[in-house]
Amino acid sequence: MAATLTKNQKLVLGALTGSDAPLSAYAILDKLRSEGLKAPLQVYRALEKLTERGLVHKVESLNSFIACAHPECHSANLIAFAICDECGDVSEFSDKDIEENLAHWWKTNKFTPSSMTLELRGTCSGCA
Amino acid sequence: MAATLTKNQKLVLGALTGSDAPLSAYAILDKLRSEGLKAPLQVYRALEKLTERGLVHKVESLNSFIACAHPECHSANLIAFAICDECGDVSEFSDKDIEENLAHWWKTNKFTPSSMTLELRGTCSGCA
DNA sequence: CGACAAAATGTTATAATATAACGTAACGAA
DNA sequence: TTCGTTACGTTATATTATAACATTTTGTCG
Repeated sequence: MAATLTKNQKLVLGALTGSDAPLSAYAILDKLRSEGLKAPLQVYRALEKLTERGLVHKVESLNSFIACAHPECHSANLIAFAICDECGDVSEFSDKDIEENLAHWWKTNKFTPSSMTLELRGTCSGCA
Repeated sequence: MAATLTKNQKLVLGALTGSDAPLSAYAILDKLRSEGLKAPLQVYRALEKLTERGLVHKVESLNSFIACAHPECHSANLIAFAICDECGDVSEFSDKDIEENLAHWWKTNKFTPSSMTLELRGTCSGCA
């Protein structure tokens, strides 16, 4: 049940953890060719499992992937990203108020969310 | 200045307006082959301009595009989508409280957003 | 009007992202 | 052990998006 990670999953997670910026699946593959990975599917399959477990998030607006910044704490329902288009930095955050606002919306609209994505594109403080 | 739409822009916007579900760029292209469009770039270029003007939104998690549901009212900073994975229905909404909470976040974190994306994937009331 | 700058277009080629389909191997539970 | 499930490997292909370059249209301003 604790479900230890498989070899490919460990490799992919390691590649993401070792990167400060999000990586595309193909960038991950390139990093892992030396470890024996050869095909995109090996990466995509690992990403799928890692994402299910909340260890990795997909950054939709970049078509790339990032290790969860808070793997110990899976309490947040909504993971948000602020993406700096200048330096490429991505900071992950969550906000209880926004979660509540959103919960209010989907309750009144009888929508049952399975996943939620919130992404800000812009300029970070360091690049302003 | 009023910047009337060009022929291709009108065609692409028309294709999106005439669809209840979001369309991929290639789906738009297929709809418009009879109008003389032949290449993806013709569609992507029109989409770019339409998106800049807020007449069209990209649904990042679907890699597809949808006509703005409130073209008359561009007051909302944050356009949100609730996407039903069963029936494909996409409803656009905006929420002042979420906008305010988000504004609070990026002000305190000195982040300057140029665009924001909020997407819920799940099951709509009709499909529950 | 005429000339130039800017924007939009047309076209071909190619890059980048993602999945289908098939067979094999590893693993856990009955 | 046997069977069902999950992961793996591999090849091929589908889908999404842009590069590069030539041409045409459009708007502005002298």
